[in-house]
Amino acid sequence: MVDMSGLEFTPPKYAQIVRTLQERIEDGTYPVGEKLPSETRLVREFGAGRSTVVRALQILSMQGWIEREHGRGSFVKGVPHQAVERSHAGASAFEAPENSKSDQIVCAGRMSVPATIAETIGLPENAPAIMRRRLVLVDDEPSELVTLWFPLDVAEGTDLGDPTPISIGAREHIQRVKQLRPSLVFERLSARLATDEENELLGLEKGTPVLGIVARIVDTSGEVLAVAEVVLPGDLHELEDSYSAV
Amino acid sequence: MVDMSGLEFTPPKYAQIVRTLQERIEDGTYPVGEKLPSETRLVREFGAGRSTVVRALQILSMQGWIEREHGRGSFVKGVPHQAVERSHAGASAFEAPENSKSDQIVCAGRMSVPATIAETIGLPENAPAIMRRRLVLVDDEPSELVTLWFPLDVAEGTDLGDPTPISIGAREHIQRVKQLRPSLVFERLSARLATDEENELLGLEKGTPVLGIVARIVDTSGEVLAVAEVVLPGDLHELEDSYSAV
DNA sequence: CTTAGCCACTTGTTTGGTCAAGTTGAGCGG
DNA sequence: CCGCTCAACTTGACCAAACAAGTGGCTAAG
Repeated sequence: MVDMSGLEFTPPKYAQIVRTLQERIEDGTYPVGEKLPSETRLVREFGAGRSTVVRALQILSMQGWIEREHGRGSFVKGVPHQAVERSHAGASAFEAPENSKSDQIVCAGRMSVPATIAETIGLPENAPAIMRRRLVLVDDEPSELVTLWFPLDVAEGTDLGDPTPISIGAREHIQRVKQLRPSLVFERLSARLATDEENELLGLEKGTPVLGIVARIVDTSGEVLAVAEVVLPGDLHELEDSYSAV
Repeated sequence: MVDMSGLEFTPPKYAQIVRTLQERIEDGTYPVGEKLPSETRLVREFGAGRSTVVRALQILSMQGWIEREHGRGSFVKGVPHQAVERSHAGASAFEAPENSKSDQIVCAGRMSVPATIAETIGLPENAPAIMRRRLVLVDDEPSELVTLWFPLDVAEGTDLGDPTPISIGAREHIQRVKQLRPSLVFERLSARLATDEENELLGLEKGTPVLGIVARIVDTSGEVLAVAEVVLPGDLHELEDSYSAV
C-alpha cells in the first residue's frame, strides 16, 4: 500500500471552478461590475453539469465575490476582504504582559466593585472582586490606565491579586493556572470626562476628555472571566479600525 | 393581477431547514458536540430530496454551525459568533438614507476642506470639495452630527451638493449615478472636546466631551469616494462591539 | 487473540432533468 | 411615439439517481 508521492489530490470539480473564477476576478478578466458568463455558458466551458456550476457560483456568492440576480445574471462584486484590523483595546489589555519598565502597578488585590463595573461583571455593587490596575507609561509619561476586574472564583489560586508584574499577561496566567479559555469579548466605548482619580493618576488637567472602554471577557459557557476598563486620554490616543464596506 | 395581502413569502425549503436546525442548536435540542441526524433521516423528517438537505447542511457548515466528517456524520460546533455587531459608524453615515423627519440638512455644497479632513481625503488644505452636513434628530433633539466630504470628481453629476434630502443614502446614490462601489472603510476614533460650532449645532454646553469618528471610504482601486465625519456627544452615545477572543 | 474481509451506514460529488419566476428586447398594433 | 404581448434567456428551487469514499462493527479465518 504505497500510494507513494501520489499526492496528486485532485480537488473536486466545483472547487476548481471556484478557483478559476476567483483568479479571473483577481486578474481582471472579469472586471468588477461586469456580468459573468451565464450558467449555461460555464457549463459548456467547464464540461460540468449545471448543478455543479451553480454550486460553485453559490460558494462565490456566499464568500462575497459575486452577486447573483434572478433573471439577470451573476455580477462581479470584487475581491472580498475579511482580514481586517481592529483596535480590540479590551482584549489587548487582558492579553498584554506586564513589564516593569513600561508598566506601573498602581494597586492589586481585593476590592469592592464600583457601580460602573458591577453590571458588566455580573456582581452586585460593592461585592468583593480582585482588581488589578496598572498605568502604562510611554517615555516615562503616563499614557493609559488599565484596570482589570476578576470574579473571586476566577482569581482564586492565581497571582492576579499580587502587585508583582505578571510577565506573561493575565490571559496566559488564567489559562495556565485555571484552564479557563476566553472565547468572546464584548466592548463598550464612549467619550467622557476623566474622573478626579484618573486625572491624578494620568497627570491630566480637569476637564480633559478621555476615551473610556469597558470590555467583558467571557468563556464559551458565557461565564465572565474578567472585565477590562481602559482609559485613554483623548489627546494622546486614536483608535483605528478598518473593515469591508460590504 | 394583484396578489394583495399575499405577502406570505414562503422561504425556500433549504432555508427553512437551515433555520430549523439553527434553532435546535440554539435551544439545545442538538447539544454542542453531538451528532446530527444523518442526511437520510433529515430527508425523511423534512420530506425533501437529499440535495436539498445537503445544501442546508453545507450552508450551516460554511457558517460555522456544524462540522461535517466524511463517513461519520455532521457534528454541532455551536452558535457562530461571526455575525458580530460592529458599530461601523462611518459606514452607516455613508449608507444611511436621509429622512426629512429625523434628519436636518445643515448645509450642502462646495466648500474648502478643513485641516482635519484634508489629509484623510487626500487633498491639500482649503482645496474645494463637496460637503454635506446633517444633524440627526432623536425625539426632535439633536443627537449626532454627520458630515460627508466628497472629492469633486466623485460628486460631479450627482445631487450630493443639493440641500434636499437624498432618500436612498449617499452610497446608493453614488453607486447608481456614477457606478462607483465602496470597498473598504478606514476609521479613526478619538475622544475630544466639541468645537464651538459643534456645540452650537448639537446644543451642547462648552466643555462637553464628544466621540469624533473620521472614516475614509475607498473603492477597490484605493480611490477615496468619501470621508465621513461623525460627532457623537459622549453623554448620549456608546459604541458597542463584540469579537472572538481567539 | 489478531486480522482480514465483508457489510451497513455515512458523507462527498456529479449528473441531468423539471418547473418556477424575473429580465430583456424584438415585434406589432394602436 | 407609446404601450402591449410574447419568446428567449436568465437565475432559483428542487428532485431522483448514481457512484465514490470514509467509518465502524461484525464475523470468520489464521
